[in-house]
Amino acid sequence: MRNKLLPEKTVERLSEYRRSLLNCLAQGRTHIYSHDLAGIHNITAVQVRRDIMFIGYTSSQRKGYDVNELITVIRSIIDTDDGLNVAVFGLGNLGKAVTHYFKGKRSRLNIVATFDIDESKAGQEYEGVKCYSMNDYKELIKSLKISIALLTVPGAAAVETTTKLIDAGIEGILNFTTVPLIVPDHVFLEEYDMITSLEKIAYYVKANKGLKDRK
Amino acid sequence: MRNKLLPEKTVERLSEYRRSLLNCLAQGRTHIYSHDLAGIHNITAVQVRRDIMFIGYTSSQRKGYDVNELITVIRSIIDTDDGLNVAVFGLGNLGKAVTHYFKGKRSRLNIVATFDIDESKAGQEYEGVKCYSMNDYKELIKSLKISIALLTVPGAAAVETTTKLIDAGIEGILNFTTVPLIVPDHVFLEEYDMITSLEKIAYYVKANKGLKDRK
DNA sequence: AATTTAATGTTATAAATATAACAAATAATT
DNA sequence: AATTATTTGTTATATTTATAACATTAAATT
Repeated sequence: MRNKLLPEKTVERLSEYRRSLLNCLAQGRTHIYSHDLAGIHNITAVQVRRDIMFIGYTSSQRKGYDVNELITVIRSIIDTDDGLNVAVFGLGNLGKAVTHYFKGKRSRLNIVATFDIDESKAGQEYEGVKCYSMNDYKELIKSLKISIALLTVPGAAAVETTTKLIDAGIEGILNFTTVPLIVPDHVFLEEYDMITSLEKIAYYVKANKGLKDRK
Repeated sequence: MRNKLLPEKTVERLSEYRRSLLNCLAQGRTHIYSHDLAGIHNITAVQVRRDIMFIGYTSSQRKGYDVNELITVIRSIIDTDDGLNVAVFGLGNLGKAVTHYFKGKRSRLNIVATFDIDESKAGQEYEGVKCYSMNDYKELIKSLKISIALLTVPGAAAVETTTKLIDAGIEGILNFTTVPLIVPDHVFLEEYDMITSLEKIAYYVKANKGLKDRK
């Protein structure tokens, strides 16, 4: 088949569009213009149209996009038929927040387990998700078909945990730790680094303070 | 003065480099090569050198970069002399996790307050940071000189809260909600969207499953 | 039915970012 | 001291991403 991959930024925006579209749907809206979608996301209408061009969807021109149809197309791009299974590694403060956060959202991404080295947490449930001992990671990743890991362990454990996960066949990692990770090519790694995000804001806020210029 | 702003991606990496450099320092390392730093961050040595070129630092060539000096230069770029004050808006699960997370790190970014609409939380402390009623946001943002907001309120309150914050003079917002925000030009907004990050991973994991290609 | 209008779809261009190529510099070696 | 090896600093090129320009389409209007 050799489907050409979409640009990374387009994939990100599609995920964002879908959420807005679901909102529109909930409000009973059946059609939406590119400039409306653009307004919601603070980008240009051209950007929206270009993204939608990439996924090959065409509207019944002039009435805007059919909300329902567009959602369906985006779903076919991002989601798998049976969903992907996700697990949280490290059920500390952050791990709990992340678990809580996800349980609230409807999504094709199912949190099926949490893991912690603290044996006393094993067997307990949090937000309706069972917590397992980190010792059993290997069998459970296989048997529960976990393909994506949310890494919320303490920084000191990040590298070691990652090695284990990759060894067990994990295919994607969302790294919440501030430790830079090295992963093989077939594993998709996404950094989710609060400190960097904040320091970036700090840089531009500082710049703004100094010279009263625009970003 | 009209200092040219650095590329956004460079600012991000500088923040990351600094953390690695602080680690090196802690290990007693005095110099580091571009390719070492690159290895740690899984990027190319050229990228590192180019970033460092942007900030105008030059090493005593051939010995690599002086760790201490480089840290100092990065600090002068990102940090302000007296630091920037940060506050968490919405002390729910996520707000607590974020607060906890930051208190652990040494940084020029000081969490000086948390806010919540729940009056019963007001007056309490969490992680040594005082929680205030959201009613008092206006005076406190001024008196505590809060310039950056970490937005961890529920999605439904995101837009309204943002309006208030901007009105009160906030200069930077790190948006943890999944609600897209519109802010004026002089406010620096950074999206921190877990759902999008995860769905992006899902897309590439799915693509990898289908055709056994490389990303 | 012809015209106007306001939207999309697409090709062309610009800007931002990353990579490559290579000269300059300096420590180590002969 | 000359040579070699290795690393930086910088200019040139490629890739990715965003924007602009404009032809095309279909609803609305005359």
